[in-house]
Formats: sequence, structure tokens, C-alpha cells
Amino acid sequence: MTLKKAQKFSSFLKIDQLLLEIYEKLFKAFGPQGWWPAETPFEVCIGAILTQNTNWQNVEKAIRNLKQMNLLEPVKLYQLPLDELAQIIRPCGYYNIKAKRLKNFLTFLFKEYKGELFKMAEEETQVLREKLLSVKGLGPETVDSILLYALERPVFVVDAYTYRIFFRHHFIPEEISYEELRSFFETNLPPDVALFKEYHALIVACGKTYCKKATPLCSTCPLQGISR
DNA sequence: TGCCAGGCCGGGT
DNA sequence: ACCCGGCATGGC
Repeated sequence: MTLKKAQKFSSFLKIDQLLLEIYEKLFKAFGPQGWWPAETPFEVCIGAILTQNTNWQNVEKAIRNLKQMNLLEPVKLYQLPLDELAQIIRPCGYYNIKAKRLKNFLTFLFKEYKGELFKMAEEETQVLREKLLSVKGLGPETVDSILLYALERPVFVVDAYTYRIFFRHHFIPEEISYEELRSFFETNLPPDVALFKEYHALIVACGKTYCKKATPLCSTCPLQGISR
């Protein structure tokens, strides 16, 4: 969010307090989410790509397939032919394009860091963010999910639910951009990795339950009643 | 049953 | 700088 817009909001509300109040309400309503649901940082990266515009249940099937075939490690995925990979991840939808995107990420990981996530993790956050964004198929949400949940960086993840929930409750203007919304959270919350992880997960939990696309604003939503 | 899901790209204005 | 069609399976 630009300084001008931030000041416009700040003039009549304390955003930091509002954001913490929202977090508390969500936490009380949904409890700890324990995201990301993965066993390793590498699995987080793969899941982040597979879940693009896709129900997590379907992603689980694709990841289960990879695990059953013992393919969920960088070298094996890097060497696996594209069409075979596509068939294995088929249940998560968009399988042809996602197979390419996984390959793009794996190629990046091997060319830049010899296939080692811990070497990628030596990069400074903003530098790495730009590099990951330059990989075809990795957009801001995917990259930020990797940075936060795989690499433990204090980057706030924005998604469709974040927009919808915060707009419907009049916390943000409708036309806000991804970067503005990310900045909105990052500048008004303490840069705490555990908080960021839990906050985004709680937003998704709330969205799945109360804020689906065609569902009108629900009176039982735990955020009802919070106002600026 | 039709609508939606934890986006992103490429081509067109 | 936006806007939109395409990508695709599975659950409710």
C-alpha cells in the first residue's frame, strides 16, 4: 500500500490493533492450523505449485502419488520425464502446465543451487524473492508461500481469500494490488514467522467455511462485528 | 448439477 | 497498466 493510502486508513483506525484483533477472533474460532501440511521444506515447495487455484484435497492425491513412487526429492523429480510427471500429478488438475512449472522450479534449483534447498536458503529474502518470481509459473503467492513456509522468512502470503474476506468486511478497498495488500500486513504486524504462518492459514480456514465466492457475508462469521 | 478450488501466463486492449 | 481466456480434476 502506498504511504498515501496507508495514511488515509491510519487516519481513522489503528491498523495494527485491528489486524491483531482479527487474528485473535480467527484463532479462537478455528484454533491452531499448524501450516504448512508437509513433512519437508521441499514438499512445501512442490505443494505450493500444485495448489495453484486448486483444492488442497486434490493436491494431496498428487503428493501421495509422488510419495508412493518415492519421487518426492529434487534429483528424482529433476530427472523424471515431463509427461510421466504430468500423469503422476494428474489428480490436482492443470497437470500439464503444473508439470512444466515444477520442472521450471527444479531447473532453477539445480542451475542456481545444485539442487540443494539449504543453498537456496542462504540467499537474502528480497533477492531470492525476485529470483523465484522470475521462474516461469511461480507467481507472488506461490513464491511467498515458499519463502514463509519452506524457508521461514517473515513474508505475508496473500491469496484470493485474503482479498475476499478483507474486502467484504470493509477492511481494505476492492482495487488493492497484491503488493499493496502484502505490505498492508507486513508493515502493520510484527515480522514474526510463526504469526504470519498461522495468520494466513486462519484466513484460508475462515474463507473455506464462511467466505466462498458465491456465499453472501455470513452472520456467523467470526469476523462479524469487527469494525474500523 | 453446476460451481468452485490456497494462481499464473500470454495475448489483446 | 489492466483484462480475459485457458488450463483440468474432484468434491459438494
